[in-house]
Amino acid sequence: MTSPAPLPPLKRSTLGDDVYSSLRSAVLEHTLPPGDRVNIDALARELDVSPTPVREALARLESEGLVRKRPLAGYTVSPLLTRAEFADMFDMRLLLECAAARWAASRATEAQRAELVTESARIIAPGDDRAWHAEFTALDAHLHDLVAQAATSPLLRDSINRLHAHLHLHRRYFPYSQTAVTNEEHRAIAAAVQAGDPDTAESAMRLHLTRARERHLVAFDE
Amino acid sequence: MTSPAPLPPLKRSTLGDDVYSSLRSAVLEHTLPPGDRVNIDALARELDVSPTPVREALARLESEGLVRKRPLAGYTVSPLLTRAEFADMFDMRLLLECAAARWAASRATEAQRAELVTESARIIAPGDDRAWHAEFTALDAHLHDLVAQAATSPLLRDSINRLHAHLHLHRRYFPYSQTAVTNEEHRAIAAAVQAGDPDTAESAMRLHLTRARERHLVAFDE
DNA sequence: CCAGGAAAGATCCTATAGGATCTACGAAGC
DNA sequence: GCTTCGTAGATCCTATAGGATCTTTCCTGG
Repeated sequence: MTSPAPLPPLKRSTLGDDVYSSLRSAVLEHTLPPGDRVNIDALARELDVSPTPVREALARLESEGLVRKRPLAGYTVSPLLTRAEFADMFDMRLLLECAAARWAASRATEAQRAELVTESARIIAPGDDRAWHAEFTALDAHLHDLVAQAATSPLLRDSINRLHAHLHLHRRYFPYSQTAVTNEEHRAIAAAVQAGDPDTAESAMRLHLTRARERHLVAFDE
Repeated sequence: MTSPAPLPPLKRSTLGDDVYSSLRSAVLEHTLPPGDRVNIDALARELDVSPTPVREALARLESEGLVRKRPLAGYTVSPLLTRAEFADMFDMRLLLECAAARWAASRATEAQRAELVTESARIIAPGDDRAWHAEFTALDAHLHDLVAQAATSPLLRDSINRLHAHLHLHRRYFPYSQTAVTNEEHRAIAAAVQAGDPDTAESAMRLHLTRARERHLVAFDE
């Protein structure tokens, strides 16, 4: 009698993987600023590895759209989204995340519903500094991932996560502060998923994303 | 007075990019069979390059899900989809491609609409051999990409193309032969896009995909 | 002062070599 | 006969070196 999966999946890793994680974080946190050129040798020295695994990590990041490659001229960090690209991203979010909310409401496990409710009830102690904003952003990303995960569709979750990488990139430049409203919208989504009501969950998500789009779009009017 | 983009974007490429294209084709055409181990050195010799660019290409393919990596133990070609994964993929196709059809109907240029109609009217001379089936599959992929492109959303098109890679992988193993019906469904979609009717375009796509799913799913009942 | 061109420097890309790890095969023990 | 262990071979991963390309700077000419 063998147990299904009692052992953690055993996470070994190669240098290339570690460099990948490090670089991905650096891009998302703007340690590597958008638009900047990426010097492979300099990065290798900085991380104390050879250029080979750095190059491998960059190849993966390019496939995710976080960096861009110009043959024989090196990599650059992807620039911030234009207004049109940002609008396109929110069209996609509306498409994917509304479906995720719907499916989560009908397919999530009890544990997933409970966690969603718990996490959406968390309140980040309000403040006005950078650290607080980073924490709030992280919570938001976590909540949306919980919904994507609860939808029980690996492909959907993966697609949503790709979008959120670019959203995160944008957010660090243009923070907004209406967090109270955002929290309320999150709780509405969680409640609908908890209740197992697909229609309500979807419309709650749609309302949330529509408003979020408006909150973000003002950043382009300057 | 500067012209918008009269010059082709100048396609230089590095060895890593060429290896990537070659390997991608090899995986999609099952020259590298699903599930098989990928010997980096052997591939390098086969392509007459060093292992370095091969490794870079594999890193990108892994990000697309076409190969899988086990640290310190090499890469394997992704296995064929299970029934559950296949069903998930079609759920995603319904979500993404129906939206693509809708947007294409309202946003496509005249040239795009015309090309869609023209291409959907093409008839692949019927036969029963492998070459004919490959040609039919290629046409189908091309048509769906035309719709995705006409939707004028780079993110949506990219997501759809990722799905189609896995669809293509599956198709080569389980061909089906009801091409006459498929052609008819394609023409219905094209007509709706041409007419600029989003609702009809979406429902035509939905009907097409729903039927296609049924045509494919029988492959799992053996 | 500005445009055009050439050379020097920096950077990228690929190949090769060596250490580390995994896999497969065969022998020893129960 | 089956399991366990150890070794040999194959394979992977990383570092380094050198050729090729791009970028920047400086100089010349107008």
